[in-house]
Amino acid sequence: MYCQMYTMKRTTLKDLAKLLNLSPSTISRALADHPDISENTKRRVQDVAKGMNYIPNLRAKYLRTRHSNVIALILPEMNMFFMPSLMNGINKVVENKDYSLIVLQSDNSLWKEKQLIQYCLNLSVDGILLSVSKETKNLSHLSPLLDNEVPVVLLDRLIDNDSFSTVNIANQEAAFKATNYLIEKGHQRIVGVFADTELSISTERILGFREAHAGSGIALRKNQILAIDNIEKFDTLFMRTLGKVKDVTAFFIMSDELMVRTFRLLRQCGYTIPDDCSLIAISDGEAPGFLFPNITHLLHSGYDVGEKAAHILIGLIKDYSDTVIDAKVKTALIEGGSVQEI
Amino acid sequence: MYCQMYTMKRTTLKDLAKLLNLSPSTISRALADHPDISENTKRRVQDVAKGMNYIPNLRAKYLRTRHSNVIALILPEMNMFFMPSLMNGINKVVENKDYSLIVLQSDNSLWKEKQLIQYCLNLSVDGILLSVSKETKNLSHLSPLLDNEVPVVLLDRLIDNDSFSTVNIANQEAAFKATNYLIEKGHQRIVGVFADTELSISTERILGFREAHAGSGIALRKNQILAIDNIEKFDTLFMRTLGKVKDVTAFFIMSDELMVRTFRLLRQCGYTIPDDCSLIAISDGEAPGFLFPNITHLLHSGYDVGEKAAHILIGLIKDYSDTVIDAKVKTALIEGGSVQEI
DNA sequence: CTTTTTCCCGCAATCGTTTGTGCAAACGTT
DNA sequence: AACGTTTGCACAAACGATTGCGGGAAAAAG
Repeated sequence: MYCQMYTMKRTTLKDLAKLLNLSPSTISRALADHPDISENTKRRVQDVAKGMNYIPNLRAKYLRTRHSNVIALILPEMNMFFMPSLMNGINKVVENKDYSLIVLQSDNSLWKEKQLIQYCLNLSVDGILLSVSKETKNLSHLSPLLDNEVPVVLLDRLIDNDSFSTVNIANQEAAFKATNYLIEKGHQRIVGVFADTELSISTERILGFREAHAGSGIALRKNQILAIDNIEKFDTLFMRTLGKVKDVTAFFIMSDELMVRTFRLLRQCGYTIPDDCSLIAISDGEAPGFLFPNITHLLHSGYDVGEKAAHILIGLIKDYSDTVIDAKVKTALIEGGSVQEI
Repeated sequence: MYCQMYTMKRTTLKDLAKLLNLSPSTISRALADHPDISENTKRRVQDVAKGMNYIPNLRAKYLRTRHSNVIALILPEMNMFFMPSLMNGINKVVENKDYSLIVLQSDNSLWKEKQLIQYCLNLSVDGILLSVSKETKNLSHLSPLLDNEVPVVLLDRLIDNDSFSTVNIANQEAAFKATNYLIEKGHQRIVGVFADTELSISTERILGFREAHAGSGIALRKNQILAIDNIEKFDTLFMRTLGKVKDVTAFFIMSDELMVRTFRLLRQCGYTIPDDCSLIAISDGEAPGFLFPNITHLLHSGYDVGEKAAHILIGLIKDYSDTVIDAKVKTALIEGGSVQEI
């Protein structure tokens, strides 16, 4: 409990001060290029600092200046299709603003999400990027963050609210456009493949799917909406739907993860795409290129989401204000070869 | 430059001390359950702490105790196939040891890798997990870490050395086993698809590929080894090889990224797998399941690599010693339907 | 009742920085 | 020569915790 780890002593400001017969404050200012210090001593100090291999201790600095320059990213899970590009986007802005990013996983547990938020407070991170867990139904557990004025931006998996800024895509619109695209190509019987309806991204996309049908006056039968609450059950659930719905000519798929699985299963059943049935998806853009034919999709750039969210967050950090921003990143239709006109 | 951000004042130990008419030291000990403090005051202190919503400042604590409880992960890039599972593995051990992970990207630039290492020193991270950049040919830039006694574990993309611990798979052996598997199934003309030969993982796997051929007395023609130095050129390079090498019956593919591309291109060219040609890969295990037929592969668990590396690193941190450990994680052959006996 | 021990707690230094203020010397101005 | 102004640096107090040491009072021992 009270163990003391061995750590080497590095050279500090004080060491340099002693060596140069100057005060620590002078050293500090010299290194920071403060106008109060003569060019002459600045040079001397900088030379000695280099010679002694001086390493400024950022943590001490940040303690003094009362910020940490770290922002936390809390993720419900490590999805291979979305998270890498999301992190790329975040990292790009974070690094050139001299922040660093710590990555935390809630494993889709609300309890753990709370723990992590507490942990962030302890670490005094300057801001939090949060994609909520599947279990998270409201944002009451974020009130400590509000109290302590640590800025939060919700992204991707989020809950609508008016206290926190958010970044995501226009889910409903994307689903609407995708579905409409199929309808315009003459498809009348479309199966929509969705993730767990606990997720708002699922329900919103379902809404868009429905809306497109309603708008075109096409009736939607019960089994045309397939919600996969657990990815393990994908094959079973998908096959059951396939058995129940007749005359399916196309699939709308709400995510990459579901897309690759759908594609695989259809191929396994002997379907040829797009001859036997058409496919359209909402995708981060990588996976559609791995398949043949390339999957037509609405590009949902994780990179852009991350970039945007990080930007907003850092803005909130720099000048703390109560303005909440709700940003939507555009989706673009990328045509592949997976949709056939009929 | 000398701006001062606004940050709210949180309740500190001193505040509690004042409130309770006790000294800060007593508060500190009470909260830490120190035996010197009576049960009575401990309760009082803890109650007030809770009531005042006291948030201990870990950074101040770590400044005093001279460690940071953060470890850095430096990655050359954010590969969607490997990094998520790697990070999962790392996170699992890191979080239950109460460390946090900051993720840094070198973008395959040696210069940036150096910068990041310097940055890690400034942040005084307790340890570093490093997967080196493509440009990194030796480990001389790590000597500051040696000097400052910050433990490092190299993983996945690494350079053999005797100063730093390493974790990766038995690359050569994995390639050997995979190739041998094909040979045993009767394949005589196999094309090996590799990444940039700047990477040691590529050259090692090429070695295994060669070894298997040599061991079976099968001559290897020039174009049977395809090295893709830039993923953008995949299609071009692959097609060229396909044109030059005749009688190819199987492909050995060294990574997921190349696997999906190979699969796609073969399908595009009208090949049916495994009827027209067989495929075997080294893979993290996710992607093979997305394809039909499932790709037979040597499972290279990024999760295990991450877990192992994190374990070793934290071991090194806890009791700093000069022991270097070189761990290899096992690969296992997972049979899919992509290899046909001929 | 005195001495020793035990039990609790406070004092003050410390971690490595930053920064407001003070102050001497050098300079420039009538 | 007397008086402001700069210039260039030092002092010391923070930031929010931990921890070795010391000491007073109560309890135990003699």
